[in-house]
Amino acid sequence: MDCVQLRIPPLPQLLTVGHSRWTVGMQHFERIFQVYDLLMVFDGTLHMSENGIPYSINAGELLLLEPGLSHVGHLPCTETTDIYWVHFKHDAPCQKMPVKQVAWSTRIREGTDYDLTPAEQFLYLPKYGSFEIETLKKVLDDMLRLRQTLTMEYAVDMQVLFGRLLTVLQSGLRMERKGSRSYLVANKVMTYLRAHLANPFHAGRMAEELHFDEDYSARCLRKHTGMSPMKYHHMLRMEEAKQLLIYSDRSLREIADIIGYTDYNYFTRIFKRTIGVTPSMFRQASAQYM
DNA sequence: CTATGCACTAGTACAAGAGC
DNA sequence: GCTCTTGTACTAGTGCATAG
Repeated sequence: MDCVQLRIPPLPQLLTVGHSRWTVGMQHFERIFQVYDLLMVFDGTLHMSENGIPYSINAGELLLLEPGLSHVGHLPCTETTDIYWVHFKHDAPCQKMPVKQVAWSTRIREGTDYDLTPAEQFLYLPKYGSFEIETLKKVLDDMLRLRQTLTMEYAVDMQVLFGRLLTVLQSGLRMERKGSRSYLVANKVMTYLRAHLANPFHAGRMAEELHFDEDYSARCLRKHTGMSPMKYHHMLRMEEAKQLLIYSDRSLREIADIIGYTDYNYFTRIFKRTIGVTPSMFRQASAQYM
């Protein structure tokens, strides 16, 4: 896997973050962009070319488009495609290199009272490849939420979140270096569970569709998330439920139904066990901060 | 890495009741 | 009457040990 090396400080500057669902037939227009455009796909497949090199970005994969190059969607989407993007600016020139050449253990010289400029440091971001869905999604959603009500008071918070995003992406590169097969299997399980959020969880069916033994895939997921597939499935549903409780006025019964619980009594029980408070208490508490 | 067997835990459905 | 919580019993899924 290749990565992009950026000289820091200063850190890249965030321009904007966004999220959209592309429908079948949509295709990116041609352009030469003067800033970095990080595309992350959570569902479906996005087809993008950079200077004539075609990339098919599947669910759980990202592509970092570099400034000054020609970008175009060389094929239309063939299924509904869930995309997040982040535009950022970085004035220092970048260098592309294989991840295995990154000297992760190189010590950075400590600063002294006599230094007027910081020691040479670098940030590494993946060019194209898979990412850790859960962690990245959480940071991106936090950024989007904050963007909706961004004031000077929270400007620094947004920069901190962007820094967190860069950290997660770089951590992913170190994971990639390990070439962990179990990580790839776990990622497939996470993608599957997210895509089947509203459906009842059935380990056998999942194993059949992913072509892995159900016990093996569960082990891989547990290794990287600490959760069994069913727990992970509940966790995803609870995250969705939290959003609906905060940002909608739907009843618990409706919310339970939307996220796939036929028995809303059961939903409230799971919610309390996972989050620590009942759904109604959570909604009341959230309302105080809105 | 993958498969199997078994004990146990967690998921699920139904019912009842509390609070507004 | 509606919304939400809690009790209970049955079932399916999970964790763990073991082996190929």
